[in-house]
Amino acid sequence: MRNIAKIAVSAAIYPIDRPYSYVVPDTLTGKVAPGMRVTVPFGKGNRRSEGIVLSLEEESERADLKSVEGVLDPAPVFSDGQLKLAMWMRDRFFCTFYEAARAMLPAGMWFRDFERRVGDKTQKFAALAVSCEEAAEYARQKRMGAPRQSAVLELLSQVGEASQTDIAAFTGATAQTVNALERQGLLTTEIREVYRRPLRAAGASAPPIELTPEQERVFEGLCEKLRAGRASAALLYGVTGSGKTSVYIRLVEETLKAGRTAIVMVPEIALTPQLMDIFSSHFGEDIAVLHSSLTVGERYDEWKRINSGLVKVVIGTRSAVFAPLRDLGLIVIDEEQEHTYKSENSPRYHARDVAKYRCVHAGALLVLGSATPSVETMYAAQTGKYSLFTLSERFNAHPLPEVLIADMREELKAGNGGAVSSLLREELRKNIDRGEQSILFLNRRGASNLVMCGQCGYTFECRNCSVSMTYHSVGSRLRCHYCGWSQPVPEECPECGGKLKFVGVGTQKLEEELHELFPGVGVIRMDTDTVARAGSHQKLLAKFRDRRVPILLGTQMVTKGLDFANVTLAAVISADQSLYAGDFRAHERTFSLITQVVGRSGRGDKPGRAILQTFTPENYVLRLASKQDYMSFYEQEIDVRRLISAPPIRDSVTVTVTGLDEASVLRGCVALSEVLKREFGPNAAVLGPAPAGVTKVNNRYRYRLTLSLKFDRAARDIVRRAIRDFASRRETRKLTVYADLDPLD
DNA sequence: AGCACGCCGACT
DNA sequence: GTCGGCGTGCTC
Repeated sequence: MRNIAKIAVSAAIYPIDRPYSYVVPDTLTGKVAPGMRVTVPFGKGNRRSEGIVLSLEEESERADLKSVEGVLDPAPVFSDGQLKLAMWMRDRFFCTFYEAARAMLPAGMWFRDFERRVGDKTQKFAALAVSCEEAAEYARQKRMGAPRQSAVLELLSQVGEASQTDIAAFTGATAQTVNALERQGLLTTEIREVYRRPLRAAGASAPPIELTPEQERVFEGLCEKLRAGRASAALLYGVTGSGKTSVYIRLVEETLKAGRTAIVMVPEIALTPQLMDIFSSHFGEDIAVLHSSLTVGERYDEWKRINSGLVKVVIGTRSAVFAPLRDLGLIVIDEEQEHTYKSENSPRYHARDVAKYRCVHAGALLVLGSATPSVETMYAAQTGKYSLFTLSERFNAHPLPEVLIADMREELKAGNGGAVSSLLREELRKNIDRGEQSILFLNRRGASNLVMCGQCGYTFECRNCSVSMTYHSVGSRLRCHYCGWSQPVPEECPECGGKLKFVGVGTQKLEEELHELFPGVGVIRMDTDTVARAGSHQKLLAKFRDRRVPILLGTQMVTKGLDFANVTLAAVISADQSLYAGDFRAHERTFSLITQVVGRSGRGDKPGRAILQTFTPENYVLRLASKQDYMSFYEQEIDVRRLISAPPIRDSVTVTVTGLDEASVLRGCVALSEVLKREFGPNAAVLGPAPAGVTKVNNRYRYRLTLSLKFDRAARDIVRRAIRDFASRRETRKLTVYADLDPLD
């Protein structure tokens, strides 16, 4: 009699997460199997909680077991492999089993079953007007008094936005509930056109891919790994325009020929529509897409198509790494250095790690592609852990744009305090006169500011951590976000006595400056504000292309995938802002960013040029980026990592403590750091407490410790134990704590 | 987290 | 006398 079920319970928070045993009652015998979701009573009040059956067993040591209440699935929704993966994620990413499992299924699976109506041509969409965290908070508050509103908020906090139809289908809430939430200012609605299948039907099948000799050589090398049928990983390092996509497509074709399946991952699908088109024209109905701008229903449908075995190729963003494909033979991660592959809330996984795990267990090939690989990936390639394949020839043999550096110190000396240097002004003027177009990139990211000498370009570096210090207006101090060391902002530059400058211009201010410099010249601004107003960034881009508007200025969104033949000038308005962002990954992020911006220019027949504006032109990152010399950059950067024991030399784990009262958060953090220091001894460096990037969120203060260590089983257990003890001790129980392996910020 | 048990102050 | 405050401990 196998009538004991080991179950992962949703109500079990991290400190008490473990498999719980329940009796399977006679009425449910044969209806319960591992991988199914069930309901169980949990806790003193026996409140109903959802659970996932991990295994069935003969007996239990305990006599006082409760019983499984109900079964939610007619068949398992998790395979054996997926349950094991969730277990592995739980250990590695400090989340509960349930959180890990939940990340693997489309959001729609977690709401009540439904009959889907055929979608209307237009639909009402509701989107959150508050942050996901706030929405989740309101959902908790309303659980008793207004369960419908609570369910809607919970759904939206997971998916961001959903159509009225989907909301009704998944939560049972009607338009009145949505209207009520809108009146409370918690969400906004709009009427929009919808399409039912996320991918347009493929036209005539695409012509076969022709590879250049260099691409052919790389393809053959990767193919050999693929055919071996053993787990392996490779870095495909290819300069912008070297045709990595062609190699991916050929690899996927080979994988399908061998009767296996493939996942192709991209950082952000909305920004890479061309890639989607290419893949759908090659693989037609065999393909499914998974990404965040699908509706809940679409995502659920695509997931079902994959799970039923109809689909052989999945293309998508971070969560696509969980696609339930069988006989997996290949995972491609394009632009592998992008931060979107790391989840910022629990489970805090990196898609690259999960992909590695899946490839190892499926005997599949992992291909990481990039023009500017992350330092850890290149390190793995250099040390022989990954095999390295290089594409160094540009496909259409166009030379890379010439990169010019504008020294903003000189501008300041010459009396130009604006955001546009005289060099950029001249080049923009030339482009406007010739009818060619320009793209300007401005990184507005970061509430914290950068303080820098306007005369010599001096920046403040932490004396302990060799990262830039960031300015905090509270008390007017500079602070290190790793070790917490802080100092007041001096009156003048400690190097040359010059006047200090607070660097930071927004897109809006730059737009005004451009209008003043070039009256009557069209400028399109593309940031979250204007994209929201226009409905989509594709509309703004279409306007830029079709009407030949001279200047496009924007944030991150203008850096990726844009391919306009008439653009011959690209500029980074403030290269310093990301360069001195105050974390050890700032250099590689900046290098990659510059490479992408430079790559927007000169894609047609006319030669392109690019301009970097900076107060520190002698900085090695900028110098090497302007020469597009990635390998030299990598060599320098790995030395820095060695010096400060940062990844990939050592692993890094942050432990963050949050709470309503700043003093007790800080006190708790200090106590935790003492425990960790004692437990680790010489095996880890424990830095902090330091304020987290954004110190206060939702009235909660956040401080964090940064550990530099080797992340093995012992280290993991120490951290887990420390968190559990912390959560159960009475003086710290009002605080919350979580850990993050290799965080990206 | 969320619920019950438990031991001290102001009410029908 | 009891209702209920929130400190403490546990969750199959």
